[in-house]
Amino acid sequence: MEFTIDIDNAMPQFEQLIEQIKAAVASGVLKAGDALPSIRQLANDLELNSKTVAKAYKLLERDAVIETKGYRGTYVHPKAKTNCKINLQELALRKLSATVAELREVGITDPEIRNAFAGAISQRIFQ
Amino acid sequence: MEFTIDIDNAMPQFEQLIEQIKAAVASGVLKAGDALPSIRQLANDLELNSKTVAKAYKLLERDAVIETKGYRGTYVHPKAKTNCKINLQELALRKLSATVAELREVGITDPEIRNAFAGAISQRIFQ
DNA sequence: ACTTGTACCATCGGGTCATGTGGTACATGT
DNA sequence: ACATGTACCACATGACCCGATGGTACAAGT
Repeated sequence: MEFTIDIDNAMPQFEQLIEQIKAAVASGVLKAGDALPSIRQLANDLELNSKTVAKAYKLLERDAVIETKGYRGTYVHPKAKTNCKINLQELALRKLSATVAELREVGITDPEIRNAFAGAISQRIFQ
Repeated sequence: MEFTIDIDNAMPQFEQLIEQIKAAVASGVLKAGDALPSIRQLANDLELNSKTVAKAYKLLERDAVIETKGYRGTYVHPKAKTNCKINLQELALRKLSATVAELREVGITDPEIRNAFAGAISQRIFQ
């Protein structure tokens, strides 16, 4: 596994890492069950802060591309090959674009939409 | 008509004005067809910038609470009494809250939702 | 001439947020 | 002891946007 982070790239570092790991899974370089380097190890190799790598790992686990087994390390998820192509970001973009278009249709201005969005996302879940 | 703007109020000035005019319509102080002061006049009386008053008027017209007749001045909309109770902001909040809740349900993080929203609202309409 | 609403241009201050950095600490295991 | 992932705390930086201000200009009508 050879990952490279470009400091001058506009894309955030944790995102560059996510993309490269997903690409490695998609191309078959990483296969289901393969072990990944530990957070601190990878952070050291790439000269990144460990929090940055941890962030990438956490998002990759949410996408079911990798599996963290606590003290036993991190491994490629069994269904990684299919899951690495699912793009939740794009789903969010589609859903939100639809809602925004709907609101603009009624004549609501962009600042008002932004204001309402700020209110919507600041609402916390309590059950 | 006696409007007052509180500089120390957290609510934006143009919003304070909107609320007061809507309240005046709701309580019957302002009735359909009544003439409103001109933008520059009202700005002078309340010691506001004319752009601020213009902003309030523009939004009130979109909500069909007032009617601008160009050089002939601005008047209370015929159906103002019913329209002044419609709250587009609340509609936007409901719709967006629903979408946000839906996305959070899938595990999408708030920063990702914000990012997607920024992309959604930056898409312009072209037809 | 004067007023009406409206449309551009621009600037400034303040607020919120994402990213990345850093430190400390924990339970779970080897 | 040592490593694992994870959870807090905090700070600095830059970006983006809102609100409000100011100026200029226009067409339409009195």
